[in-house]
Amino acid sequence: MSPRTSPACHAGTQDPLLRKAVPVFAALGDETRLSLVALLCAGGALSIAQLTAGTDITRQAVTKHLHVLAEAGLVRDVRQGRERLWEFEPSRLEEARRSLDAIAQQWDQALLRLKARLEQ
Amino acid sequence: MSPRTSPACHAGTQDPLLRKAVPVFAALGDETRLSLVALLCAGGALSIAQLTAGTDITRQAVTKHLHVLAEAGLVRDVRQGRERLWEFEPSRLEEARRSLDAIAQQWDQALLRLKARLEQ
DNA sequence: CGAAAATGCAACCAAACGGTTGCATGACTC
DNA sequence: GAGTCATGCAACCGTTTGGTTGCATTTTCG
Repeated sequence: MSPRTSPACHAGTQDPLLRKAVPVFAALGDETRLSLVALLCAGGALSIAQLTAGTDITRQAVTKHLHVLAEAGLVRDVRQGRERLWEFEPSRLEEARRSLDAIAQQWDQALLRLKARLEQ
Repeated sequence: MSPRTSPACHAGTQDPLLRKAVPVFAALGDETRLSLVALLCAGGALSIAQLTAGTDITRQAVTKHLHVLAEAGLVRDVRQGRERLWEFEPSRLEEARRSLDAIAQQWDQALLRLKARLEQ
């Protein structure tokens, strides 16, 4: 190891709120899926056929992406006749947003502590 | 297609700010990497050996994750003697945070429009 | 100098991912 | 009832990903 202060453990010992955000970030970490989320977020509920139009990929590919988003809790489907409409589900994204806020805040506090130590 | 209003195009025509956030989300979409970010964010700069200790994966695996994070601009390395210290780089994460804010805001506005239409 | 510590580099591997094609099914519409 | 529109399901495929092992390189320290 190193002569400097021990960093201690961190393995799976992380914040459960943060761990919960992992699949959400993973779902958003794809350009197609992120644009699907943005689309559903702006408009209302759209069908698979509607979401596929304007894309250069197959309907089945879009379906797969929607399932990934649904698994992450970012999107919800509503059966309506022969169509299946998909709509945005804001709660998980809100949680992810708070996770980023928490990390940023942690960073700010670290900077403050550093500054205080320097001025001391 | 569908008898309802056309959803128009959206293919690669999305917000460049949003598109820029994709690799950041992809980098955060892994439990190991997210905890690395959280660690570096809380403390200062840490070496690979320090970051590996407390993890159940290999040093080389950690190195790869650090490279992914660096590629996404979330982390920066500083050579120091025989060590290589890694530190958090807040700007990209800040941008990603604003992207989520933008999406959430878009959703809120859509809800407001819907409400206004109902009350009209 | 020589050993040990911290890292770099490259090959390799299984599993997951993003995407496709082909075909079956369910639900309107005439 | 027949056709068609919107989906579902499953197999398949190339590439990326997350991880490993083995060995070379650089730097510190006695």
